[in-house]
Amino acid sequence: MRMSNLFSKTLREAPNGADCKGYEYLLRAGYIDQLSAGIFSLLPLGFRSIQKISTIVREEMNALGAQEILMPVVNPGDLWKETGRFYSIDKEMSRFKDRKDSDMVLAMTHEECCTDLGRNVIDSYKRLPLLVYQLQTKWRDDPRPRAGLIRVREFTMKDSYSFDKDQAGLEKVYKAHYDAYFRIFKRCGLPVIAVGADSGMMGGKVSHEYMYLSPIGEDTIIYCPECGYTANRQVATFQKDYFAEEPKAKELVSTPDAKTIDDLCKCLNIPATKTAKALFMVGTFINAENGEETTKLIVGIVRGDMDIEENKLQNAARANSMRPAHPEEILEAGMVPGFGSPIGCKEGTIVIIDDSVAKSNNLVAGANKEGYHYINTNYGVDYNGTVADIASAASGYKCPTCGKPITASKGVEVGNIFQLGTRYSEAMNCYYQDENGQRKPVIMGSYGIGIGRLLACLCEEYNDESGLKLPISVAPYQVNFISLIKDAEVSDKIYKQLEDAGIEVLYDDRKETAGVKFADADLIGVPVRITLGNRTFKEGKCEVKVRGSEEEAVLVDLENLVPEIKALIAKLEQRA
RNA sequence: CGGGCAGUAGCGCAGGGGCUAGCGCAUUUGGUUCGGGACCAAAGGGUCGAUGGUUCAAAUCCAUUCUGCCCGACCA
Repeated sequence: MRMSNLFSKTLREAPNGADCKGYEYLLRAGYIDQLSAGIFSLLPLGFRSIQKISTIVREEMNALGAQEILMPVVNPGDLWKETGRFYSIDKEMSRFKDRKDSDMVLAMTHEECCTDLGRNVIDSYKRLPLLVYQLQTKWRDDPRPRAGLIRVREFTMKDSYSFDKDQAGLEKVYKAHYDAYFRIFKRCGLPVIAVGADSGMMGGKVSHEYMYLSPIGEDTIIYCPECGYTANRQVATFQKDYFAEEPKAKELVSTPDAKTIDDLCKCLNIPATKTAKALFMVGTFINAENGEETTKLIVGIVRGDMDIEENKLQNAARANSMRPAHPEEILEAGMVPGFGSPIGCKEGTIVIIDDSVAKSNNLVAGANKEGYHYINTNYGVDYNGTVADIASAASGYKCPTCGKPITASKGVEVGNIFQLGTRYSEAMNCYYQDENGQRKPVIMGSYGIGIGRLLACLCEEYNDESGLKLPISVAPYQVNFISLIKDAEVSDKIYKQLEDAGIEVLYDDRKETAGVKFADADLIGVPVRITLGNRTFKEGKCEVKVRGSEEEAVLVDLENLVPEIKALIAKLEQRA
């Protein structure tokens, strides 16, 4: 590709709003262009990188025996009504009516569509297992896109769907994906860890997320350096200490102005472990049959030395969504913010008690009376509710498997795998007949990788003060050939030789000064840079340098250029 | 959906009731340079986000609205 003809240009300054390095360079180097919030065009350079990543993904998926298909972005609403997700998913899914006034949706994932395909094809156990995948556009109307390609509304996802006759089959294909994903990220050059995760709106039980650890990430990952336990904080567990003792009768005490646990501990001169704190949320519950919404107040209780993990609370309460409660709503349910507890709360309130509270005794809790708390409150005696783990894991807590201290760090989710089980096949009547003629729901799994997000993470991982330095496996070109000599015929000829040898060359044939060409080369970050300058050209040589490498440029005889470059490319490819 | 900031040339910004709306970079032309974002000279490029209002006069003041960004809520 001649740079004089490249459909993009480099920017000297970062466009306003480029908040992280990778994003800034993607814009400045001309890989991508923003059209609207969370909506981007891929320019030739960005598109080439995306194609490289896509090829790697396809190769690994094909190696699993997965068959590539393509499902539509526009789905009939009726399909999504079958699983209830037409109602249970909020504004994140965009809907419209077609000319016949039928509900239509923009698919934000393809379980429904793929299950429909499955039920058309699968009749007998003899047809199973099956595995299909696609690389397709997804639209998710995220309320807050940010950080360039990290969190967008329109994006390309590799999603695969497995159909099995039994759990053993699902586990096999799940494990195959688990390993294949590591190979994909490895080949792209992205360091990731797999963590146990919440299955969220997907349903199902087992799921893992692939996390790129980075401060720009929005997820918090808990891990144990000792035994390797990892989990998203949304589901991470830890060992809790309990303080069981002989229950005593509760007693009202005056605690003026003690609205926080800190205040309360100072006021009564007790440790936080002797207190129970409440979090008030309003949950929305959607009837999957007809889409009817009801709201209920949810009270989460955790011991004062911990925090509540809202995701765990929402799951325990079986709410579709949740928001903080307004003070009036809390008062309405018979509780007092700042001095709140489920003691004497109104019927119909959902009370979720963390096991740290249920298994400890004589805790101080709010009296639901301004300025007062009870001492010696006990679960089962003074109040009731559902006991669950709703505490948030934090740095320094004890690992659930080995007991050593865990740590927390930020990460970006670049892939996830779900064991869906029969959530979709049952709802959508995707059944098969087994060897005994029994009708059984197909066991499914779904597996996703965000392709654009993967590129964004790579750009975050591979950059320096002058620009990008992507691994050769995903860089848009292998070689950036910079000509500084007057004689265009000579450099054109070298360019042709390289191209003819099957090397992917970005040829800087522009009438620009050396400085501009070098700066742009650094910014775009093509791995191998060949410079043909007057000084070395007189000696029949050119200069070869690897982007981002500490090593000095080496001089290569022009006659040997093609084999030398091929060898260098092979070496760089090997390194990955 | 709450809180904050911003929309003026391709990009980054200045101007803040009054005359022809500026600057840097980018672009075009001519010349000089020619291995790390060159120099000189000339030139082109604007519905000042949109709508409505106040005024003799609006990029500037007021109202409404749209869009983008940041923080939160939310989210694979």
